[in-house]
Amino acid sequence: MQNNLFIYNTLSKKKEQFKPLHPPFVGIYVCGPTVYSHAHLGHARPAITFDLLFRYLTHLEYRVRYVRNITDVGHLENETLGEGEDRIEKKARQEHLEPMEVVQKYVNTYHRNMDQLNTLSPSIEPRATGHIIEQIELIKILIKNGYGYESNGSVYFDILKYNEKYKYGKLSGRVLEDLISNTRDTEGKDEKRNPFDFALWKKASPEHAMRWPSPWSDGFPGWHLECSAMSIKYLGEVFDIHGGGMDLQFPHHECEIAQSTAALGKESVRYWMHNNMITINGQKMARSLGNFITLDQLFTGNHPVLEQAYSPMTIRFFILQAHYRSTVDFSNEALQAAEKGFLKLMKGIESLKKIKPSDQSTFDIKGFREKCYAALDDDLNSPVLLSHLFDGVRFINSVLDGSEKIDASGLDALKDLFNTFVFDLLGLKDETTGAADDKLMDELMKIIIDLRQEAKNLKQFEVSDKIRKELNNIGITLKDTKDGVSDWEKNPL
RNA sequence: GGUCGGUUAACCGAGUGGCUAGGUAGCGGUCUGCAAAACCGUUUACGGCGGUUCGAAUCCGCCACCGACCUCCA
Repeated sequence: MQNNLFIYNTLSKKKEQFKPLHPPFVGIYVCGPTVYSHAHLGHARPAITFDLLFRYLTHLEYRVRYVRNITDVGHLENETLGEGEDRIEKKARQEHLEPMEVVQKYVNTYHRNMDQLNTLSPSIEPRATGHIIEQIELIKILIKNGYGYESNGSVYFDILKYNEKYKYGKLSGRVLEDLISNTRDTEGKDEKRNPFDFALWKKASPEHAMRWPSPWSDGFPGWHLECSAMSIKYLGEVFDIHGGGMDLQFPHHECEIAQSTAALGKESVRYWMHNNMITINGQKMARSLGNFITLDQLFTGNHPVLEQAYSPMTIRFFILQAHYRSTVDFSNEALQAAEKGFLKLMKGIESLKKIKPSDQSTFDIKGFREKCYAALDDDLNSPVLLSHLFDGVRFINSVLDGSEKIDASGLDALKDLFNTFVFDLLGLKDETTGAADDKLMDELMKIIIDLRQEAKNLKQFEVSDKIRKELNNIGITLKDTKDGVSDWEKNPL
């Protein structure tokens, strides 16, 4: 169980070699969605980033437990101020649904979209509402340790107390004194001792539907608490990797660190990984800017900023073509380029089947393998991996052109490498409908191609060109080859 | 205002102190009856100004701009 994987740890701001705490086991916790509306483009990024990590660690023969939560309670509209309505409760009220109906509806679409993007299911997908007891127990510990205090039926985390012994803000580079001095309104307008204290438990107002009994009040848990409680439950007090979007660094992950550290007396997470954000035409994606795109809209093209539909694999390829710690900008131009590049990659792999091995090889298969692994080992550098794979595609095409050669064992190895890296690790898949598997279609095309060949032999090019043009109109491309035998393929949608 | 990250050729997007990233688009060529595909070649790349260095797009400083989160204001 050896690895050469380096990952960028947000905590140290450096690439560090990944050494699991208890090999061969690896524990990963990733912040999942709050299920109060459709999954959007922003959800695709962490899902694909950590899917790649999950696939790679599994490929390295680790036994990976990948936990990704579903937030179905406690995420308020204005989390920092601890004000505003619970997002799910609000949606339920607007749509006249039970909160759990809202949750079910959007969990379902989230799962469907994640399947479309070909992300593997996490090992465990725990929900906050399923772990109320664990959260209450964690609050009790925090109160006992002196870091939680009750106020009018709610319980808050005492940031100042925590900061005396530990350092609040180390993940996001914030200094508590600065945060406080930047806040002018510290008057006792609410139940907190300090405006940066965050809720562990909120007392529910009489009309609030989502409520559970607790020693302090009928209420509901604070947003940050679920991740601490569930990661401890399923991955242990100390675990390997915690992932999520960069936007969650502050305050969410900072609060998680504070809770877990205060409860356990030690650091819980060894490697923090954060994926960067997505922009659309250079702007951040926001409902107010009118460029908020759900995954369903993207896959159907049903949105004003979209010139066409983009397939799930086009999106996956596009996201993988950028490094996960860079922002990635969505535009029609960029997506169309990605679509073509992705098809080129798929066609190249398909072409592998046509290669006839020679008795010699002009390809350095060992060097190729090493470069591919080195790319992933370098903080999951998928764009560099893809650039190597495209070099491989050019080689494949050159073999078919006769300018390069590969022997039988090299060919097997090359096929194996493409399978491993493209399908198993990058998680891409061929989306073209299986034209070659359709017997009847094959027979029909053979007849048409034969007839066209006869026309060509008689130099009746108007006829042969017409056949080719008409076929192209219904989505079939004919390709004439040197030896006179025409090939055909279905056009991608 | 605070913290962090970024500014690379037509577009997207990697990267290293000196060696062609890659994809898409354009241009020229090979092949072809013509196409398509493929292959080969190609287009003022590294925000600005200083500094370190034999040598910097890559390190340091300053400036400009962009983004994220937070704050403020609405």
